[in-house]
Amino acid sequence: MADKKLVEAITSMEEDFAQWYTDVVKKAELIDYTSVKGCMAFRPAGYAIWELIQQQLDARFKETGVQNVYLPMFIPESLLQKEKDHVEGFAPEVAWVTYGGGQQLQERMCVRPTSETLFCDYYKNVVHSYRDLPQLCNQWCSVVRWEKETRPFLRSREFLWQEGHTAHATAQEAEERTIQMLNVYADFVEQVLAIPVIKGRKTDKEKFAGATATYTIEALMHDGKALQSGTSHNFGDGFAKAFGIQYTAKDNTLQYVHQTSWGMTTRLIGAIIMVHGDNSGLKLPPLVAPTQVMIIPIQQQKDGVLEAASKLEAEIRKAGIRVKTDVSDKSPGWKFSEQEMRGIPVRIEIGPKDIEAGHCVVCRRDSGEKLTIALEDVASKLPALLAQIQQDMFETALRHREEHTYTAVTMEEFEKCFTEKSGFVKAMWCGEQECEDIIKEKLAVTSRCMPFDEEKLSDTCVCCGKPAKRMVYWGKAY
RNA sequence: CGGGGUGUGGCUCAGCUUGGCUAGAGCGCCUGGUUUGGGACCAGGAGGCCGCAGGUUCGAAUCCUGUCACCCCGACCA
Repeated sequence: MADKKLVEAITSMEEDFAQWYTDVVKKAELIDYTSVKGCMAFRPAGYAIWELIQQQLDARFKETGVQNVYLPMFIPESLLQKEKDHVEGFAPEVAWVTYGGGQQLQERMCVRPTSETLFCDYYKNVVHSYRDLPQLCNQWCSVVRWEKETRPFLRSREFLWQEGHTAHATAQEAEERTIQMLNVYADFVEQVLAIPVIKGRKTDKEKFAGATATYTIEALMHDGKALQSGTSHNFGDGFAKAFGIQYTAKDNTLQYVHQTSWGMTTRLIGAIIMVHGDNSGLKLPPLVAPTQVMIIPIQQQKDGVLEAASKLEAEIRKAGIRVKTDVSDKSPGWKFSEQEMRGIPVRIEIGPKDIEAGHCVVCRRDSGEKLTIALEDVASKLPALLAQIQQDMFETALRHREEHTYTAVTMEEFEKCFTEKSGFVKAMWCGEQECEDIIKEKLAVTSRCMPFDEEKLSDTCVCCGKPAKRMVYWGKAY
């Protein structure tokens, strides 16, 4: 009976993964559609996750010396056009503002799709001496890219993100910062979001418009598709030359700065859904769960039940845990399903029988495991339990990725991997874009990255058979 | 932008093929009561000019034309 209702509420992921995803997003009340095509309303439950991501990521940035700033949301066309590769990459998907105050503008402006050009414009003005370097800035904002097809969190026309932009005296420093931030991202995604990632470098075909090198963290979703979860770019001195960002070095020579940028977006919320979620709904890692523990009173109209729940809630809150009690007049069964749908990591059931026995029932969202714990021990035991859930969720996701990562030496094996299974496929590559094109054409598969942890699987390219240069993770991407 | 699909109370849909009285159902919502350890039950109630604009007709949710929006699958992207 209960199962039947659940199936009606959320399409099972085996039946239709895309529909399952949409159902979870809606049923967990993370977002709502709006009258603006491709732009979504973040509901409280969804925005609260983003706030937790922001807080914890921001703290990590600051530990590395980064400061927050805010730059305009409009970019004059002339500014956008200064760096050739960059404008070619973004021009097709920008939105233009041509009117202001009822008059046509002298020069049209785009709504920022990313802010490299504005940061360059800014650094040009504030960097004069080697003493002004490095510049380590980040901004939290939204950007607009006029996507043709949109999906909640994964691809929307306006999305929230952070973009870090740094300027350095030397190429080496810039490269070090690029890698440093990639490591910050990888650590954050694994530790806080409990999502294992592959760190590596993008091929030239896949790198960012205007970058000399793009590094990425790639995660595997439950349906076997890959999701680029964060990128860090080294720009070398290309933008500096296009924008004239120069400083006087110690030896009194004029030098160009070397720049980086790095970003992560609300797409991460999509990753959380698709990595951890199940057919009962969302499953939030405790560190990004706006509510970590939901207390559900049973027979709450009976004397003493709400009082006991309230006392327990106070004790748990004192232990530094985000806790709520569901005192609505829904039935307990309803509340259980609701808590599961919303991904709350721990549920506590407390009713007359428990109170009499001096304990309560603690249920884990990740495993479904039920524990009976003495009331006076709950608050002190929960932090460790939440940490265990966080750890176990990471392990489960890691196991899933390992079980869906394959190795191919020949093209036949490679094709078989993508036609019969889904996941990451490790294979050798000659380094030529032609082979990437052929593979994409044939299988709709792209190179995800050249991992830092490289293995030598064979001597020849999986596609053309010529001598191989790199090992590449391949996959179907979101 | 190519292919496919859908627009009818808040949600999911039926009705359309073969035009005809006052447009239906389930869920949700509101009120009262009984309930409460895995989506409770009874009774009553509110809520829709059928996406929009034309056309055909005595008469259109239903037929025709146009248009808009959304969803799914591709190409592009975080």
